[in-house]
Amino acid sequence: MEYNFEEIEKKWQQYWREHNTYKVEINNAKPKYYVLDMFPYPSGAGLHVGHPLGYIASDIFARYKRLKGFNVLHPMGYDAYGLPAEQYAIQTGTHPAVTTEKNINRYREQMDKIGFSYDWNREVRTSNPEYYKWTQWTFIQLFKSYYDNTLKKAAPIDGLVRKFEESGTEGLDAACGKPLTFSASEWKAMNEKEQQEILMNYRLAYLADTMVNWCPELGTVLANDEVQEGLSVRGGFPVVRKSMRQWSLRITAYAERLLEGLETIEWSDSIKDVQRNWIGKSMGASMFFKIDGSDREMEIFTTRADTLFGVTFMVLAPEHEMALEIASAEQRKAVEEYVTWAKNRSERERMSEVKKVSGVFTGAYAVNPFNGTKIPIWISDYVLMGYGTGAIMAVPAHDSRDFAFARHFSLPIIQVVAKQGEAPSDTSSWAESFDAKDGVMVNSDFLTGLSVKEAIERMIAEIEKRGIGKGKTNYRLRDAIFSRQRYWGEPFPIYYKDDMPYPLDESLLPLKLPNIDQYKPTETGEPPLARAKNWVTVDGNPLETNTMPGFAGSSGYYLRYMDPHNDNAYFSKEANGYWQQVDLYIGGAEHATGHLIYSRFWNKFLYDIGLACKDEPFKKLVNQGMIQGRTSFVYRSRNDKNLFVSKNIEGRSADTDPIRVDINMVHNDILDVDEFKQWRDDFKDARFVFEKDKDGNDVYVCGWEVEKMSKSKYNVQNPDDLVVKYGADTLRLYEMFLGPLEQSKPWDTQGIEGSFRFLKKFWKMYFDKNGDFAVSDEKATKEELKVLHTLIKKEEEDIERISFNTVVSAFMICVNDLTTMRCNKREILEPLVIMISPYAPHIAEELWHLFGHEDSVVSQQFPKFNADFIGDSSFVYPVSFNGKRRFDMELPLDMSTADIEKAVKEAPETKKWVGELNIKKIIIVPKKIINVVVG
RNA sequence: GCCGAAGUGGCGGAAUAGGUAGACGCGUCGGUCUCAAAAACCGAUGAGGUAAUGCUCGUGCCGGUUCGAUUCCGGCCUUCGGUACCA
Repeated sequence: MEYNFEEIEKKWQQYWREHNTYKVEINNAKPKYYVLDMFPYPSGAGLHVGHPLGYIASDIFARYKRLKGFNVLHPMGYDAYGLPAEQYAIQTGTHPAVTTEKNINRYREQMDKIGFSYDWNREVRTSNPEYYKWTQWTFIQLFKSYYDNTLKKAAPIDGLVRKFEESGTEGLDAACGKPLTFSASEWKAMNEKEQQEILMNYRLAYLADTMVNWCPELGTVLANDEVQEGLSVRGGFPVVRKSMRQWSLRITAYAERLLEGLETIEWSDSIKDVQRNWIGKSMGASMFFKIDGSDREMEIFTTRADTLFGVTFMVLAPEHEMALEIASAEQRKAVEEYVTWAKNRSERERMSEVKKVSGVFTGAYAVNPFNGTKIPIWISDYVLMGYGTGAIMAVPAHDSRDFAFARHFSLPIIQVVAKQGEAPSDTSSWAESFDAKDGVMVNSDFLTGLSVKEAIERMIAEIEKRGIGKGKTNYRLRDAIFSRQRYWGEPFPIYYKDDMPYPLDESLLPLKLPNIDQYKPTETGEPPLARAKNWVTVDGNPLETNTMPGFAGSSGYYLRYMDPHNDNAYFSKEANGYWQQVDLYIGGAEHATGHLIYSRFWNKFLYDIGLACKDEPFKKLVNQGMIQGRTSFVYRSRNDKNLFVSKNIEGRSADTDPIRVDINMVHNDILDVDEFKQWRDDFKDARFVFEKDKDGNDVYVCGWEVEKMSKSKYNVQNPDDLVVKYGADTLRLYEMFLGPLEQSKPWDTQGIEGSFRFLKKFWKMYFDKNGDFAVSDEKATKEELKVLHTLIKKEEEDIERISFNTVVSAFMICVNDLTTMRCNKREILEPLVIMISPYAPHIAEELWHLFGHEDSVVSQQFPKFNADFIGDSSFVYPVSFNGKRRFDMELPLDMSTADIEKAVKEAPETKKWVGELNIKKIIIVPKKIINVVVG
């Protein structure tokens, strides 16, 4: 019987569907394992071969864990809210739900063909009301909570209200927008609106005027991780900074815990580093400088308190509230002009001109509290309002940005740190500042002679002693802006009364997304939801017209899978107690500063309010690499637009330009010239300069390059085509065989033949010459058992460390060996079916049933490894002399070191090679090598 | 600039704890079968040298540790990814 993958795969996919083979329930008798893929946004383009890579890996792992006796939760769903469907809606009027539904169906169809073992009963879609009910519910909980820095966790805002009533802000340490101080009686004297405004300063979901990334083209604000190099990640449109009243999540309250949590999870060092940098913890001091001739003070933040005697000027950010206030009369106009100019620059302009120094003197001076020096205060946009206090003390000798500024405006530069063992030098001859934190203090009064590290500590202590500041930790992490001026997202469960936001009663959830007739913002610039009719509560209070961002729905979806149909709770205590957290999470590294941080925050909050039983959502994370395209090129003559020169023609590169061609017209780097001529109109008169292949035929050879897989580069490989041609099992095997999961690698369709051949060979082992299923019940030989158990060991070890490519190799070796031995014994071939089932589930299921079994291979046990079968009684050691000359020596494995030494000394080869030289020592590495050192 | 990852045949890659570098696959070359082709199977395949070999060189470059280094250490180079006036 031929290996008819088409028939086999159809048959078993249907069987699995009909038998609900992958449905999973809580089973306290079994240990659980939770394997999760990052759910996809269903785009219109469908899947290319890069997308299923991670899904195949997680599927293999899930299937393997099932065979190992685990109760495996392996769900899938869709991140269904997103910009492309909305933009399509604006252009065509098609409701985003319709587009999304269509795309989801296409995704599902493609995924089903690959034979995944998802429990589709647990599917979630972020745009379903049954799902987003809980997104909205979580938002309300965030709104009703604040972060208690003393307890280091979230707490109910009601408790804060009681605290204010009793003692005001006295002794309060809570995360907030800006520090406030008031007494209990002051609190009680406030009206409702004033109190609400105060509380807003503490809520974990809060409304505030914030500088946001505004994208005029998209008509919406964007979070920091949705902006790259001043352009929107989606669409690539310019982004400007703008102050707007927006919802934010106080993720900064969790900065320290997000940092600490990284120590407890099994993620790669590189992704942990990305998150550490994004959180950007820096320890230093905040301190106040008096302003000369005024009773005002300016607060600055510095990590280099040690350099205080090297301060020669101060800088305020242009947006700093003091910027205009302190300007002297004669400088006032210049300051105003500068501030206006700085405000109107787009984010991109600002970035592209990073190296250009600009700024203006305010005319005011600050006083150095340690030596009384008057220090000019400047304004410059190299100081950012969003970090620290928006004001700095500038030490040009030891900070490269301050240095550039000082040089540009001819400000003095004072050295206060010198390299170990070097005398201070004349700063006017310096080409750059000395930023390093290793050195000795000079010119610094009581700090002189100390190391930088010591000086920082000493200075902070001194600052605190004098009451002019204190040690402080700053984080680069910003609060997450949570509103979007879009239609296709979760509505906020918020209404307004007296202009203040209030949460809807939880019984009113979900607050469903209303239908509207147009999807673009209103003429007055309000969000699309402002077009909705009756977008008010029953009392007529207006509802929030913003919607939530993409990351809202994806921040807690992994929890919902545990109990997806629960209408009374996000998930039950029982379900969460059983499934706990994701054991293995597979997905792209591009979410490092977005989804993977928001989810951790979301989860920590749910943990704080007693809902989630684990503090971290994803125990182990694996980032699959990108599959890049292998683009093919033809070379067009510059002089003759219709002439194409084959790659290896001499002198070709001098006067041709490479042009991308569709990889489907290129086989083995040989161009199908007829297809090429028909491909595009401007190529229909193409002529070619061919080269000769080995048989002397004229061929056109294409060049190639590795690039990102994309439609516009004509290098997209569609998985469906491969499934049709080779079957899903071959595709699965080949995607894994391509290389290490975490590594980016180019797609090469040619190599898939190897995996296909392997499966055909594998299949053949089970059939005789006549094509009948034929396995013998004869006892397996020692050799055959050795081959089998070597594979069991390899597969177990390598799967656990997510090294699937080497397992596939091991399968190939195993099948080659068994084929050579003409092994057709049940004792070997039956376990093999179980072992290959995670990788090639269809063929495994077919063979399993041919063995006469009624049940699915899915419910089997992974074969037990037995070391006795591979443990030889002897081992062949290479014996080398000074690492050079060598001979092989077969010795029993249980031989003692002393006996091995003796045997080596007495070997005739040793006598021959060593001659009259002395043996200095003999190094024995068990099962590896014996090294004889002579001299 | 800073942080991270990686550099091994014609190509993808292997070497899991410092121990015979190049497993496995693709491609290429040669062969078997066939009227022929496909499929399948067998053999060769890092470079150089040799009648032949357990010979010489060889894991980005330079140096170090070691009997022995793709692996560890120091210094460079290149590529990719992240991030960027973060004080």
